[in-house]
Amino acid sequence: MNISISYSSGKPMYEQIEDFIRAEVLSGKLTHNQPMPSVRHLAADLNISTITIKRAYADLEREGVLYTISGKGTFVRLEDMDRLRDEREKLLLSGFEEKISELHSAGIARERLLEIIRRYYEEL
Amino acid sequence: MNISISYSSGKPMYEQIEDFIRAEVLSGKLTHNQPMPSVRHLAADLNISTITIKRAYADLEREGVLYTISGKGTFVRLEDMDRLRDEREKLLLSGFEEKISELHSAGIARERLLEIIRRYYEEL
Amino acid sequence: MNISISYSSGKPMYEQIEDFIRAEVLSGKLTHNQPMPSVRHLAADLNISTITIKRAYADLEREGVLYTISGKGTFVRLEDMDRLRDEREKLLLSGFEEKISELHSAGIARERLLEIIRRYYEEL
Amino acid sequence: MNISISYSSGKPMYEQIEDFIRAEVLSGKLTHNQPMPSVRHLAADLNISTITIKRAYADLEREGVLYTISGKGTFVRLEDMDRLRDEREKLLLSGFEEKISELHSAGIARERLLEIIRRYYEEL
DNA sequence: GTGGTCTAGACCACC
DNA sequence: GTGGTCTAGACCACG
Repeated sequence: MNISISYSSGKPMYEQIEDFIRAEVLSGKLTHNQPMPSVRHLAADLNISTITIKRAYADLEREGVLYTISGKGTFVRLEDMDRLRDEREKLLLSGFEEKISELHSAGIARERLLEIIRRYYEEL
Repeated sequence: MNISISYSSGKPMYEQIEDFIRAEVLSGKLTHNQPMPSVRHLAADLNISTITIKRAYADLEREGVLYTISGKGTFVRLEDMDRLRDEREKLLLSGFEEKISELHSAGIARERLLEIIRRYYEEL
Repeated sequence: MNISISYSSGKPMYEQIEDFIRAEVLSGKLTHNQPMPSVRHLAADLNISTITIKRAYADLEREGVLYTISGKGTFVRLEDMDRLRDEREKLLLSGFEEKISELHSAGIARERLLEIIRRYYEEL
Repeated sequence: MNISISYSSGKPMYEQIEDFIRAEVLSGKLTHNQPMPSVRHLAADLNISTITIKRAYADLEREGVLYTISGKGTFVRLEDMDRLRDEREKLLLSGFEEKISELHSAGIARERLLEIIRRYYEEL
C-alpha cells in the first residue's frame, strides 16, 4: 500500500484512497480474496483518521470492489471486474468530455490538446 | 446577460457566474468600460442573492476582468486581456494535463479520447 | 478652475473638489470676495453631477471658506485664513502621524522615510 | 490572539483583523503551519460574525499569508515571507509618498514632519 | 439609484 | 469539530 495522500488538492482524502485502491485492483496488482490492510493499520500508515479509511472501504464495498468478513477483515473481490472497469471508464470519460467541452468553448486550439495527449501516450 | 445558472451542479453559483462573464469578456462580446448589470439587478434577474453576485464580481475584479466605482457601478476592463487569456489557458491546460495523466494510467485507449475531441471540434 | 478629478481613487469626488479649492484659497490663488464658478457651470466643466458640486460648496461654506449670496452666486471668504490654515495643518499632520505609526510598527527603517521626504523637499 | 477591534474607526473590521494577523506573521510571532483559531472561535472571541472572520482569512489566503484545509482549519504560511514583506513595504511606502506629496504642496514645513518621525522612532 | 460592510442563521461536505 | 456556500435583510456613503 504505497498510497500518497495530498492534504490540499481539493479532492477529499477518502476519494483519493478509493481511487488508488480501484486502480490497484483494475491493474491486477491486487488479486481475488487478497486481504486488505486493516482499517487501523492503514490509518496509522497514512497518519489520518480511521474514519476516513472506513469510509473509503465502505464505499468500495458498496461498489463491489471489496468485501468484509466481520472479525476477519476486508478482502479484494475480483468477480465483477468487467462491470467495474466499464463503470470506471464511463466515469472517467464523462469527466474528460466535460473538460473538453470547457476547453473548446474557451477557444483552446485542438492542436494543443493533441500535443498533451501525444506526450502522455508516448507517440513517436 | 443571458446567464443560465444550474442551481445544483456541484459548481457553486458564483463560479458559474464568473465563468460566464469571463467567457463573454475574453470572447470580446463585452467592450472596455461597458457597464455590467448592477449587483441588485443581476441578482433579481437570476433570482439569487445579491451577495452571490457581489462575490463573483469581487473575484473578477481581483482577477482584473472588471473594475468597480463605488456608488456608480461595475465595469468591464479589457486592458490586460492577453495576460488574462494566457493565465486562463494555462490553468485550463494544466487541468487537462492532469486529466490525461489519470486517463492514461487507467489504461484508457488513446482512440477514445481522440474520438471525443473530434466530436467537440467538429472535424470531418 | 483646473481641477482634475480621479474617478477611482478611493477618495470621493466631493472631497477631491474641496481639497482643490481649499488649496487654491490657502495658496492665495483665490482672493477675497472672488466669485466661484456657478454650481452648474463647474458641474458641466467636470462632467459630473451638480449635486456633487453643491455638496463640496456647502461643506466649504460650513467651514468658512466660501459664502453664498442667494441669487448672486458663491464667493471666496478670506477672513479666517489663519484659523483655516491651522485646522488644515492639524488635519494633515494627524493623518501623517497615523501613517508614521503604521510604518513604524511595520518595521520600516527610518532612513527610507527620510529619503522620501528629502526627495519631495528637494534638499541638497 | 489578542486582537483588539475598534468597532467604529472608519476601517472595516475585516481589515483590522487582516492588519493584525499580517503584522503577527511578518514579525515572526506565528510559525509556519501553525493553526490559526477557527473562524467560529475567533468570531466568538471578538464577538463578531463568523463571516467577517472568514473574509479576513480569505483575503490573507489570497495574499499567501495563510492557507486553509477544508474541514481541518486555517494555518500560517511562512514560505514567501520575503516577497510578502517586500510587497507590504512597497504598498506602505507608496502610501507614505502620496502623503508627503500632499503635505509638501500644502506648504507644511519639513521640520514638523521630522519631529513626528523622531517621536515615533524614539531618537535621542 | 449604486456598491461596501456587517449580521444571524442555514445547510452541506469532510474529518 | 472544521471550512464552503448561500440567504434575507440591514445600515452606510456616494452620486
